[in-house]
Amino acid sequence: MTLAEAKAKFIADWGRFGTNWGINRTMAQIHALLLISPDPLSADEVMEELSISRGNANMNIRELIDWGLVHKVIRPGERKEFFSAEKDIWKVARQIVKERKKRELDLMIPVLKELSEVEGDKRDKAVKTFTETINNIRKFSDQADKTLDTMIRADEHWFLGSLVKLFAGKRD
Amino acid sequence: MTLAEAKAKFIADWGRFGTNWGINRTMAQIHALLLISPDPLSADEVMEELSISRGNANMNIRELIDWGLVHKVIRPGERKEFFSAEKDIWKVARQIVKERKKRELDLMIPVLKELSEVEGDKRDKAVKTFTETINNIRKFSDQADKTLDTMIRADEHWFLGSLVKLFAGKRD
DNA sequence: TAAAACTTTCAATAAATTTTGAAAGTTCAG
DNA sequence: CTGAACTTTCAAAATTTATTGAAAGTTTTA
Repeated sequence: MTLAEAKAKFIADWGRFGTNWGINRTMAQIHALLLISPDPLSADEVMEELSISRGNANMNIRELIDWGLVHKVIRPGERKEFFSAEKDIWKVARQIVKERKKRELDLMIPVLKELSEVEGDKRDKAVKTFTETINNIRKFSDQADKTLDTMIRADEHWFLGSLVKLFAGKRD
Repeated sequence: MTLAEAKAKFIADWGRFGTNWGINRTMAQIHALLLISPDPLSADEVMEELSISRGNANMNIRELIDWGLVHKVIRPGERKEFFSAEKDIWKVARQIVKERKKRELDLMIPVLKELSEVEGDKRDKAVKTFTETINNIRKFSDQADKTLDTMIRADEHWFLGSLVKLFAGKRD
């Protein structure tokens, strides 16, 4: 496989993969392109490489910046903005966990608290099942909240080292 | 908040939440409904409660069964099929991790291997960046593969116990 | 200040996904 | 068997989401 073929395949596959993760295809493709690009690219280069419009490129690059996966690079003496992706995959993963937690779990936790305070007779089977289910989900979410916070703070070495050893040890 | 209000809110919120996870709104709503339902429900009851068509109910219930989150309940002497959701949230989470791993990571790993074998001169900066990025993603994926396998096998007690203690200890 | 170089916005359009519902398929009691 | 009770399928329609591109906005240079 030549580099050109491999690049095209990686961009296509990363794009398809991204759609499973609440990230749209184009956003994931731009991310893929920047990940394998040795130098920062301009919006025009991204448009050209992926055959997408200016507006589309602009919006999705902005969203990648919001997610903390891409940053602007200003070159002295150039008007144009360039963009570059974080190449350290552990940092990328941690950043994604962090953002998704913020956008999903952190919003869900207060809702679950509210739902757990439903009024009604506990002897009513429907009430009982409802509150039990919500409380189980709450316990799970609170645990996930703590675990993810710690994971977000963890450095790569620790994550690769201790956690894996722990899992490996427990497997037997 | 009355039970009826709380049920409606939970179903709506769980549905919205699900769309972030590659699960469609209706599938997540049916799951929510069955989670809080004390008894198994028939397809007609699901249709009625969520105001959806027979075809829609049938397809999404089938998909929930594929995901291992819902199972059929046959009642002696009744033609109709009933459906019931796994209520243990830890089992639900493990099942989701297992299925997503199968549908995503397990498909990606061989693709990455293929991409890492790109031909070209390693002194070429474009080739170098490409192979380095792919190899970093491979390392990450291989690690995730092992970690997730162990997590899938882990029982709730262990997960709640040791892992959390470990994370808590490392936080300082 | 003017205008060139560039970025952002957003209404219209296109594409992708989901839903419907009627027809076809299946199962089972009589 | 036969038909009633139920489930499944799938093409067409509705809905949701993504994309375009031209106009508006911004910044810089001269």
